[in-house]
This record gives sequence, C-alpha cells and structure tokens, in this order.
Amino acid sequence: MPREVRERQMVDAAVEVFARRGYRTASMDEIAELAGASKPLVYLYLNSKEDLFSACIRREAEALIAAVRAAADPAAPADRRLWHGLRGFFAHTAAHPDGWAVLYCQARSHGEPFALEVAALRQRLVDVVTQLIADTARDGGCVKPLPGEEVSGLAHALVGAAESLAGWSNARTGSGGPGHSDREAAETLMNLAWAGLENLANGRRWAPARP
Amino acid sequence: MPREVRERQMVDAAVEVFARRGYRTASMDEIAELAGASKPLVYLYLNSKEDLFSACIRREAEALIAAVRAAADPAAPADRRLWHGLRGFFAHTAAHPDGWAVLYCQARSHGEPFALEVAALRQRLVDVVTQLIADTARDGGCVKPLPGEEVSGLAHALVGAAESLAGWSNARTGSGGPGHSDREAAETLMNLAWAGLENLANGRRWAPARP
Amino acid sequence: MPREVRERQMVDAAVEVFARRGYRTASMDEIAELAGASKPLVYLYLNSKEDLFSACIRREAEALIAAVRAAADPAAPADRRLWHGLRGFFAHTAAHPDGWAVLYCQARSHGEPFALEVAALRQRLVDVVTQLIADTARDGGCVKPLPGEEVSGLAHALVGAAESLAGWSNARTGSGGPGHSDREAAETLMNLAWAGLENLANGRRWAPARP
Amino acid sequence: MPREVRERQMVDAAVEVFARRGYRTASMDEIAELAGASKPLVYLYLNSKEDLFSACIRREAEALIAAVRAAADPAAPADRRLWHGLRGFFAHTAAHPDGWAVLYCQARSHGEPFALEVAALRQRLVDVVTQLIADTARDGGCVKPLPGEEVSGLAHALVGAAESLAGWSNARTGSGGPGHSDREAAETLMNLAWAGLENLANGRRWAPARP
DNA sequence: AATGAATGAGAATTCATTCAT
DNA sequence: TATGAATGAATTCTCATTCAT
Repeated sequence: MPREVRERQMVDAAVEVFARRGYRTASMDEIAELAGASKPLVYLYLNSKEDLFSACIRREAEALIAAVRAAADPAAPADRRLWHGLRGFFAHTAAHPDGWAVLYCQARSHGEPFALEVAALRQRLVDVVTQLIADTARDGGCVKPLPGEEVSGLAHALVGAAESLAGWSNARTGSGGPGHSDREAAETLMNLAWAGLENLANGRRWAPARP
Repeated sequence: MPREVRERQMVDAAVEVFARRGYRTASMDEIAELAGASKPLVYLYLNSKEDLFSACIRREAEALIAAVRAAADPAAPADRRLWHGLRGFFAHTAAHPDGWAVLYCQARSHGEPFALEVAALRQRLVDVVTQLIADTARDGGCVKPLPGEEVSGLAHALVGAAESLAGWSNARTGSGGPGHSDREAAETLMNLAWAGLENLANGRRWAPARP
Repeated sequence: MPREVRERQMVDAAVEVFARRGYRTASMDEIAELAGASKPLVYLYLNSKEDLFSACIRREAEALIAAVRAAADPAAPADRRLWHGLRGFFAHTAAHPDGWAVLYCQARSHGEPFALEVAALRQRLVDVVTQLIADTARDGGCVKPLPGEEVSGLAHALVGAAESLAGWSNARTGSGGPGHSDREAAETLMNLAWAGLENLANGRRWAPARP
Repeated sequence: MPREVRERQMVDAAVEVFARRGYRTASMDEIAELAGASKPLVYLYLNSKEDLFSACIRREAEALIAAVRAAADPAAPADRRLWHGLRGFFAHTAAHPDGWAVLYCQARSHGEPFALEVAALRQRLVDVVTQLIADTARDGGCVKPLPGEEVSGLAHALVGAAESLAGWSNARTGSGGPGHSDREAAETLMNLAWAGLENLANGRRWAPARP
C-alpha cells in the first residue's frame, strides 16, 4: 500500500481517537490499530504523537477554513456573505464532528505547541469576520469608522457564539435529538447579531445608562 | 490543622495545577506538594483524582454563578440585568483565570464525567439568559412567545460569545497590553446582541432572502 | 526499610548489572529485580538510568581514589610511594572487578556525560602520579626540571600501563588462571618504569639516534 | 556498483557511526544512510549488526597491526625496532581516530563476541612486544631468560601505556592544542620504559625493600 | 543488484494509588 | 491527623530485521 494512502488512513484514525479520548488519553496503540497498521509504521510516517496531533489539527483546520471560504461568495453584500459563511461553518462542523472536537475541545487545552496552531486558525476566521464587519460599516455609510479594537472584540464574540452554537447543536444532533440544521443555527445567529452590527455600522450604540 | 482548611488548600492547589497542566498531565504529586500536604492525605480527603477534579469544577462553577447572580439586580429591566450580569461575568473570569481555565478549557475536553458537570453549570448560566430573553419578549409586548428551542440556541450563542470575548480580553490584559475592562467587554457584547434580542422579542426577524 | 539502605542496594545492583551488560544493554528491570525493589522505586530514588549510572561512577571512583590514597604514605620517598600506590591500585581493582569494569570499560565508551566524569577521576590519579614524578626529579637533584608537558605524558603513560596491567591480571584471575597478586603486578610495573623515571630525573634521556 | 566497493563503503560508514555513537546506540538506519545504500542491502552483504561490527573490528585491527609491522625494521636492533614500532602505532592511531575509537573504546565494552576479537588483536601486538623484549634480553647477554608470565605482563603494560598516551595526545591534537607528534609520544614512552627493559634484560631488578 | 513497506519485541519512564505506622 | 515507602499497569518510542517486488 502506497505511503500516501496509509498516511491518510492514519490521520483519519488519529482524528477519531483524539476526538473520542482526548490528546493525553489517546494511545498510539489504539490509533495504530484503528488505522490497520503497526505502531512502528505510524512512527515512521508521522514521527511522534505530537507531530501526529499537529497533522490532525492542520488538516482539519484547513478543511474548515476551506469550507467557510467556499460557502461565502465574496461578491455578495455583507449580510449575505455572513449568512452563507455561517451556513458553511455549521454545515462543515456538523459533517465532521471529530475534526471539530479535535480543533475546539482538544487542541485548545493542551499547551503551547497546539494551542498556538489552533489560535492561528481561529485568527484566520476572526480576520474574515473582521473584514466583514468593516465592509458592513462602509456599506452602511458609516462616517466615523469603528475603532479596530472594537471590531476585533466583536469578531471574537461572533466567532465564539458560532463555536458555542455549533457545539450545542452538534451535541443535540449526535445524541439522537431532533437536531438542528445548519440553516437553523445560522438563522439563530443572524437574528442575534445582525441588527447590532448594522446599528454599529450606522453609529447607533447601546448606552449603558438609559433613562 | 482542621480538615476544612486543609481541604480548601488542596482544592486551591488543584485548580492552579489543573489550569496550568491540564487534567491528565497534572500529577497528584505536584498538587500535594503545592498544597503543602502529603499525597495520602489528599487521597484521604478527596478520594481520587477524578473526585478532586470534580470538586474543583463544582467550586469554581458555584463561584462564577454566584458572581453573575450577585451582579444582576433582579428588579431591574431586562437590558440592565443583562448588562450587569455580563459585567459580573467578565469581572469574575478576569479575577479568577485559573478557575476559568479549568471550567472552559480543561473540563470540557475530558469525557463523560466532567463534561457533564460543566454542561450542567453552563445550563444554569443559559437558564439565566433564557429567562432574561423571555422577560425581554414579555416586556416588549411580544404576543407570540419564541419557541424554546430558539431561545436555547440564542442563550448558548450569547454565552459562547461572552466566553470568547473573556478569553480574548483576558489574554490581552494578561500579556501587558492596555487591557480591556469588564465594562468595555460588556459594552461590546451589548452592542452586538441587544438589538437582535429586542427585535426577536418584538417579532422582527432577519430573513435570509432579502432582495 | 530506610531509604539510605535501599539506595545503596540499588547502586550495588546497578554496578553489577552495568558491569555485566554494559550501559545500553543493562535494563532497569534487571537492576530493580537484583536490588529487590520495584522499578518505580528505583526511579524515585535515583531519577533516571543516566543518574543511576553517574551515581555508580562516582561511588566507585571515590572508592578507588581513596584506596590509592590510603595505600601511599605521603611521607615516604617517591619510589616507595609509587610502589605502595600501585599495590593499592591493583589490590582495589582486583577486589572490586565490577566497579573497575564500570569505570574503565563502560563509562569511557558512552558519550559526554560519563566520559567526562571518568576523565575527571582519571585526572586525579594522573595528578598524583605527576606530583610523584616531580618529586622524584627533585629528590634526584635534577637541576633542570622536566617540562610540564613531558611529565603529563609520562603520567598518562604510567596510568595507562597500570590500567592495562590490572585488566590483564584481573582477567586471568577471574577466569580461574593462577592469578597475579597485586604485589606481582606492582613489581612488574616498577621494573618497567622506575629506571626510566630515575634516569629522566637525573637528566639522562634515551636518544632516538644512537650510533 | 560492484559488491566489493559497496561493501567497503558500508564498513567505512559503520566504523564512523560506531565510533561516534557506540555499538548499541548506533542504528543500522544511520549506517545505511551514510553508506548511501538501503538497509536490506546492508543486511544482504553483512548479515547482521554483530557481523558488521566484527567486520569493522577485523579491518581496523589488521590495518593497525600492518602499520606497526611496516614501521619496525626486523633487522634493526631491539631498541630501534621498538622506537619505530611505537612511532608507527602513534602515527596510525592519530590518522585513524575512528578506527581507534572502535577498537579501544567500543569493542572492549561489549560482551563476549567482540571483546574476544579485540583481545586477539591485542595479543598479536603483545606478541610483537614480547618478541622484542626477548630479543633485547638475548642481545643484552642475559643468561637466565625472563619467565613468560612476566614478559606478558610487561608487554601488556607497555601496550596500555601506548594506548593511554595515544588517547591523551590525540585528544590534545584534536582539540586544537599544540598537538603532540607521534615522534614526541614515542620519545616519551621510550624514556619511560627502555631503561627498565634493558635492566630486566640484564637481570637487574627493582627491589621493593630498599633501605 | 536493490528497495519501499512493514513489524515483533523490548526499552525507559510516569502515575494514581495503597499500606504500615 | 499524617506520612514514608512501595508498586502494578500503562505509555511513548526505538530498533534489528524481513518480505515482496
């Protein structure tokens, strides 16, 4: 069997096992067995548990980003871009729950090497959203552009909301509940956030001390 | 030294070590040493590593919920309740980064026993938010109440946004940047979400297919 | 059983096993078993295979140096000091063949950490001999002192000769041959080297181009 | 590429790697790579790691013996034969440090199979020296020949001194110091040992109990 | 003549956990 | 209340060695 194929099988198996057991608890034995190969071969191709985990992160991260990018039509107006981007996000995470678990549950909780990689991926998502908010503001005819700090904060909040919603809705779907389609999740999030974004784009803010 | 005191020292130490190392990597040795007690004593008081971790989760969770509850004045109108609740949330997580790390980074990534406990906590936060959204709707004179499913989804999204924002703003503060006060974080989130919540309360929805 | 005692048993066992199998081939399992303890206990007390090997080197080295020091009377004339020092050396190496094997066969052939420790020990022996040669020269009324370089070379040669002779004579004794007492070994070496040292001390040299 | 050439490349590589890493630590992977061949080919030609190491020992041993033999003119008087033999020895070991490391550091510390081979080589060197001492004695008109035992001991001591001196002087040369030519090393050793050998050849011994 | 693919066996090391006191 | 002493079980990783081609 050619190396490339075997290697993909191994990463497949690793994603599954890491998702199920967590990074530390997952054993290379189990991964090798699930991949249908011997442990030494796994080490020969992927060097170490750490490298293998990194490979999983990278592969799943690229796939997720690609899915979001593919869903959002760059020529559409901002709200439709956000809408389709979210649908892409929810659809992909629902279709690849193991990859999602590795990225958002496992990788973040294990020190430097991995947290950084995930942080970099997340930053790329945040960047997309940041750009989107800026475009919304411009399209809305906002005279005074929002400060970069605030835009960043909003983007982080939005990404966090999407992640949380994905986790919740996937958990429901996974456990046999009625499930939540990517459409419903995206709708919920648009309903929650779009009005606020538009307001901000037009200089309307919520003030803490309302009479 | 009375048992109660010793036990608290142990949980204190455990929270710190679990936050720093993660559940699997943390060793009972290190926890015992940091607590200034011998390992057998830790076992005598707290039974097992699992139980100890559970104790950490419970204690930190109660503290966080209490902080949020204490911040929100139940007599105030819905938007001010949310506003103060968020401020309480951001202030508490910033003040107890180890507890926050245990709850949101560690506990979620380790199978059944812990994930369930964290889920339960989260549910209580979600419940608070759910109630709040319902109140908002009622105050807004909404005739047709929102379906429970949707409210749950919104609450999860909101909590996720808050968590993400807390992580971002705490990281900035921690690394010596100008920092982000709990006030600013809460403001950002109110600006993002309040308009949407109000709209929903009044039956105004964002529609995917706008011309 | 108190820690000190256990620890000595472990080092005893380690010296024996390292001597028999060599550093790499020796297994911690075998050492632990021979010491009558479990592997984790060995690690608890001695940290790692490397540290354990270092401990062996240090202990055996100190013992050998002490034996040589104890044998040579510092007040005696140079030739008698050398004579008794050699007897002490041969007697000790014969009595502790495992320690000797660890020091001279195993430790030297395993990279930086150990080779350096053995080199340091050896240097202390060489220093003793160097001093001795210098004294011989002075006692012999040598007007022009020998260059330090040459004295060092002589000392290294002498120590090497002693080591080699010890190895040979111990191997013979060990394999059931008639054996070679420490007295005989020391005599052989004195016969080989003393005349040359005396000559040098008196300025008489061997010249390569004799007519 | 003809087998003979390939095989030599392999042994070349093996000597280098064994010298650098030691027998156990050296990996067949590294040797094969350095030899520019695949591992199975190494096994095809040289059977096993053990056999490969043996081949290294044999080749380097033959080379060293040949160098010493070539240096000593069998027709010269004993002292000049020793002198030139030593020069040959020091020159060869300095020129082939890897081979020397394999023979004197690695091979001796690994059980039966190799130690025996090295012992056999050493014996051949010792034989040369033994013969030389016997000749010296005869030339010196010694009536009562020295006992074989003693001659063997002397030869071992002399060879050990040479090895030690070679190690010392090569280390100095290697580390950028002024270096010690083979001529200087040989001179040092002649000065140390020749007078004693001559004395013994003439029946003059050093006596332990001098007044 | 030559190799890419594959592995069985065994190494060091760590850890949660328990006695005996 | 408190602990020094001790371990069974598991984990990552390495290596010499062999097929099938």
